[in-house]
Amino acid sequence: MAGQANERREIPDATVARLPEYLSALTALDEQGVGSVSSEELAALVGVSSAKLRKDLSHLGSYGVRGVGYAVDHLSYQISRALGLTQDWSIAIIGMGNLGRALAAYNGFANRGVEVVALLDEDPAVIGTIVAGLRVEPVADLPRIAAERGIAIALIATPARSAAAAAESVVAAGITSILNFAPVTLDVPEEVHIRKVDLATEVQILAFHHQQQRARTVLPGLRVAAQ
Amino acid sequence: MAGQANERREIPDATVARLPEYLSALTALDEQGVGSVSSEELAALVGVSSAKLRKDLSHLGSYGVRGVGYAVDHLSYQISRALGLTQDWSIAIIGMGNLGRALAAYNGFANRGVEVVALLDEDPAVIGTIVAGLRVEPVADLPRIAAERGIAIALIATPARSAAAAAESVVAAGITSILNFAPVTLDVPEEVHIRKVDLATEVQILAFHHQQQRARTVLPGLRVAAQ
DNA sequence: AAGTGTGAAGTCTTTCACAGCT
DNA sequence: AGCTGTGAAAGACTTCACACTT
Repeated sequence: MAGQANERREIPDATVARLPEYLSALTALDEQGVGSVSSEELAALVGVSSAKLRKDLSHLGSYGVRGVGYAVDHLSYQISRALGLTQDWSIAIIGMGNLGRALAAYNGFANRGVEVVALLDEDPAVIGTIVAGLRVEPVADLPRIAAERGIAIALIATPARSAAAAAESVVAAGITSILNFAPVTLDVPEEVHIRKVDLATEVQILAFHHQQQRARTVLPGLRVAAQ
Repeated sequence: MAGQANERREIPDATVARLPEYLSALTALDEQGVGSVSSEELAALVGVSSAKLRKDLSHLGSYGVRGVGYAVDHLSYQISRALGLTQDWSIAIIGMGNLGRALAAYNGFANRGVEVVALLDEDPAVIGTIVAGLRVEPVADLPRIAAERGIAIALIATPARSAAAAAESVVAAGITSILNFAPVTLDVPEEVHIRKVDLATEVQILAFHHQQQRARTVLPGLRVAAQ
């Protein structure tokens, strides 16, 4: 009579980072009317090994059926619940340049537990314009807006030079989760959670692997001269 | 008399993923006229521990001076070289929607070893228009364009439904590195290197941590009722 | 005196391989 | 008969702490 299952285990970070991928694949399966999947099938859709998938899911509880697989709808629900997506999260986007506007218009968010409820900029020429159906508001109003609309997460999409100030406003407004698109490291209090997405970084990582592969296939076992 | 240093060690993936951050911080220091940094200082700028930084750099070789630190310009050069950025990389962006246009206009690439040399779309209404100074070309021409301009990396910024087809074109054009912004898993031959950037995934990871933190501070030691 | 470079220890993550359930 | 859930082994990454160099 223990009520809910192994809920109290800590979920490893590496697992948390993959749960959204599983959820997205499950949603697609559900839309195709698929009712049940094996770990093997789901893992293939996401591009991980089935052992890893099963280990990941085991941290949420025991929601599969041995000999059969997982019920798509039930597993979706359990992952959503683990991620905290049974409620919607309100987010704000700061910086209405090209990237900010693209993020505002991005509709990969809808149906994924996330709603954009505020767009902010500090440029008077941009404030008051309508982007993706929302009126752009001044960054200075963030404390009031964050409180009124229950904003949990801020996306910083400003140019690099304004990002630190934007982060300061966000923190001052009491928001403790930031997704940073500006190519700078933000210095925030340690209770604030930051994730960073940097295009140049991603491309450089690809460039590294590209170069390695080239070195391996074009010059197998050859020493390259010093530069 | 061993010629170049510990060049032949494999660089761990985790290290490679951080090298661009170090490089970016070093570039900023260089612009400020700083000539030398300690591991402690550089690590603080990037937000990692100094031990991790030193271990990372040790995989490239021994480019510091004991008791002193690292010469900013020399270390920048060595990291650039390790990443393969002593040459510029040409990239193509596929999909000229909001996100694709934002990426095309993004100038965090310039000065970071990366140049956008082609913009592609399949919509006749978009082909031929000018975006960020480049003419949008048909995806069908990718094989020719890739060969002519030496494209090494493709960014896929199409809607989810067109991403698989875009990936197929990219692979058919002989490009072996992809940065995927569409919220789907791409199925490609194993010699093709893929990295994925998914906004909804990033936000969901933040939401998870947000929720955890809330649970810890608001209800310490309390059991939450089953839903 | 200061700060790098690195073995060794500790932690986290993945993979293996199979017992156990349906 | 088939597929999950999981201990145990292997591997990757991080942190420690100090010998070594300037």
